Amino acid sequence: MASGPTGRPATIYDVAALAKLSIATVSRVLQGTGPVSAKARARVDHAAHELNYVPLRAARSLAVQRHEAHGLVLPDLAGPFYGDLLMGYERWAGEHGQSVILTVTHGNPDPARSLRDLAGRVDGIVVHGNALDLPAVQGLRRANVPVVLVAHPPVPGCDSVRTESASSAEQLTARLLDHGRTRLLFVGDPASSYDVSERYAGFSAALRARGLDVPEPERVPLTEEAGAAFATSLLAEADGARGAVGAGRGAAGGELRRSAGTGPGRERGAASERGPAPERGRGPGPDALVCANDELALAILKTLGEGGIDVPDDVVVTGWDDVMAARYVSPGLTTVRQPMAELGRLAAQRLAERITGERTRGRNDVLGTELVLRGSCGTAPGERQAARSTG
Amino acid sequence: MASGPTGRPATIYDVAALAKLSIATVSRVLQGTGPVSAKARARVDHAAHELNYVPLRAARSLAVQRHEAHGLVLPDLAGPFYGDLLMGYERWAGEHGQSVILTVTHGNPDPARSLRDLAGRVDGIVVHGNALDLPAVQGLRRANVPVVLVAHPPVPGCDSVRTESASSAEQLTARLLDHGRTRLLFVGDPASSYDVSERYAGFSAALRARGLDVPEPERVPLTEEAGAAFATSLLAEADGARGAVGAGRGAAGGELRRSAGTGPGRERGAASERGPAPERGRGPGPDALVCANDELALAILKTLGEGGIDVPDDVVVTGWDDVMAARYVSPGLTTVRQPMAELGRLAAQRLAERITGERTRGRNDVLGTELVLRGSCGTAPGERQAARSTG
DNA sequence: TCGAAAACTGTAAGCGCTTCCACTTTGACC
DNA sequence: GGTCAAAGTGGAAGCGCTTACAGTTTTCGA
Repeated sequence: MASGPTGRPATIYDVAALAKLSIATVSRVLQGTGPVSAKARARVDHAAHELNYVPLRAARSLAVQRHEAHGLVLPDLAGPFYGDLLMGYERWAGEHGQSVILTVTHGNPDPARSLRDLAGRVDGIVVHGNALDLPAVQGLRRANVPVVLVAHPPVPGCDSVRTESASSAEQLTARLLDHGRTRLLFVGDPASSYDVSERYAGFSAALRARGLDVPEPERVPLTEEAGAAFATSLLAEADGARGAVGAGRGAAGGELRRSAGTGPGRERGAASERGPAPERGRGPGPDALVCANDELALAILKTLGEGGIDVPDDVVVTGWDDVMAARYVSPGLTTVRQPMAELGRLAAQRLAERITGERTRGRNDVLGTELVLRGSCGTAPGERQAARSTG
Repeated sequence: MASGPTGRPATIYDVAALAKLSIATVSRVLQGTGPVSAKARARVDHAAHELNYVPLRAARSLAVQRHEAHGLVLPDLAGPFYGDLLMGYERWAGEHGQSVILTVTHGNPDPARSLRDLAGRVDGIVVHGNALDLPAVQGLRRANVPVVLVAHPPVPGCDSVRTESASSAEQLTARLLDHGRTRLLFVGDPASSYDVSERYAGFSAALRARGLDVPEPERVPLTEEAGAAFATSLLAEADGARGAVGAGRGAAGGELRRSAGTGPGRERGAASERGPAPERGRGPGPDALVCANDELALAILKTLGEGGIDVPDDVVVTGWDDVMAARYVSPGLTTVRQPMAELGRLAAQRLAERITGERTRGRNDVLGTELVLRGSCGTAPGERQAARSTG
């Protein structure tokens, strides 16, 4: 209500009129620019307060040719990572007087339109690698919009920030090998994101370093459902193999070893009704599952446990992300923690540098991750080890 | 690079010049307003594409006196709820051509400044109850900014949306009483948010309905650390009481009953070194802990388990929110699920209604929650029950 | 007390877009 | 072929703010 004289929001003219000063002086007071007398300042402050004056940012943006806002394009907001990323980003932005305009692409009816709209509102855009395809990013660059990529391989003309994946995955895998595991499987589709492909690359590298064959990844989505389904198929194969050895299903990865008398292991009749198992080579079943994320790993952990498979005795399982549940399940889930808030913070900073032009050379930062060892990988829980890498 | 002639981004004038048309026509083509010949349309589209033209939203906002953007003020982004809320919000906004500008207050160096800045960029603001105090909200209203409150008691002049809490908490509590629990405790500080105070109110109502005394809530923060500390203090009291009955500490809530031989229960010497236990009345320890959120409940569940207390046999524990970990711990955590995405969606919709003026009467919506029964409360897991309530 | 410099204030010209209004062209119909 | 309405187009006036520039006042040293 009590805003401008007409009921419409107060403008700088209203404030100037009430303060009996020019709009130039009002602007100077409000922005703290230029010399103003104490008296003028007081009158303006009073008038502005009286009128509940809120400066219209659009007018300022137009005049100063700057938005003082960053765009952030994320694929999604599920899981804790994006929230943490956003949090780190927002914090930095808030401290530096930048607004954050968020766009989520997954499920967006018209991402191109949203992106164009966003580009018209901000000084630069941070794009998560899973959110947009390369042409869209290049379109932004063509329109001269500063772009910082997150979790995306470097692209000329854009800065990028990401977390180290390959070498942590290699370390993790090496550790499993050290502890005597021989039949490792990578669970999760490397095509689903750059990060995952890096994790698979690290997994592969560790195996190759010992002259071992690198199995094809289990190309399943990175969801709990997919994890449960996959684990169920493993159980089914184990049962199938036990019931009728060499039953002739090409899908057989061989039976899981199941330690006698461990776990419930009853009422598993339903298992064989599940969908077909993924194609795998013959031979004994896996004794280690390196999962692309924690959702997958947790679902597998749980499903195997319910099926009477002991983790870590029969099979070890590892995840990625260190979600909260990872430390509450038992055995605790061995996983890799990524500094998501720091990643967000850094992305914001890099974008700001580009916007102000204080840096013109491209930068591609890589943040280190932390291996979090818990019971699910069979090594001493509580142990923890930093897997640093620099950018 | 290839934008406007000068290297600066292309404007509508550049497009008009290239298309050999007036800016009025360009605008009409781009906005799809007014009659335009097919030929003109084609020329404009071509020119705009050629120049990588991105309309400057600030200019449009200034001209049309509308931002087509919503502000969203959240306290934080920790935990899954805010992410889900934001997701529901963003989805709705994306579908309706509204941008979302996010502001996080917790840790913000100057919330008032951020809020004012936000108000100047958007057509209306959604505020989470934990993010801002009432005066700040009223300040927005005075400046004529449409406001929708989330998880906040109704305020005149604002719409509000929230989830039902009191009656679900009452149902949950009643269920524990039905199953023979007699020494219930509410864990979590009702002062920390409106929602929590409602949960305590429901808890109290259930007890009063049976003529039972209502214990003071355990006023601890809603964090894992606080949960662990609280559980540790319970364990310490149990040990203290067993070691030296009536040791004279006013803090004693009485010992927990500990079922013989259950769980590890060794190496608990450290427990007595922890901080002082909260003040509680004498008598036997609690046999049911109704926690204000899942973080608290999970930490308690785990700490008690490590201390040799059996959940649910010795003590039942319930949470609130149904975070992912709740379904992976064992026993599974009984909790209450809130439709966060739906809440976000509804908030966005209510705000839009206010902005367009299609509704002028205030609305205060309450969304129903769902009681999720799992092992930690001692009743049959897998059971689930809707606790609906209407707004 | 005077003059120059510093401090302060106001005028006015944009920033890039939308949209009212007036004008020109086109096309349908008699 | 002429008339009139509809379709298409352009000119120009803002939207609310910042900021160069110019004008006015104050300050301060001589």
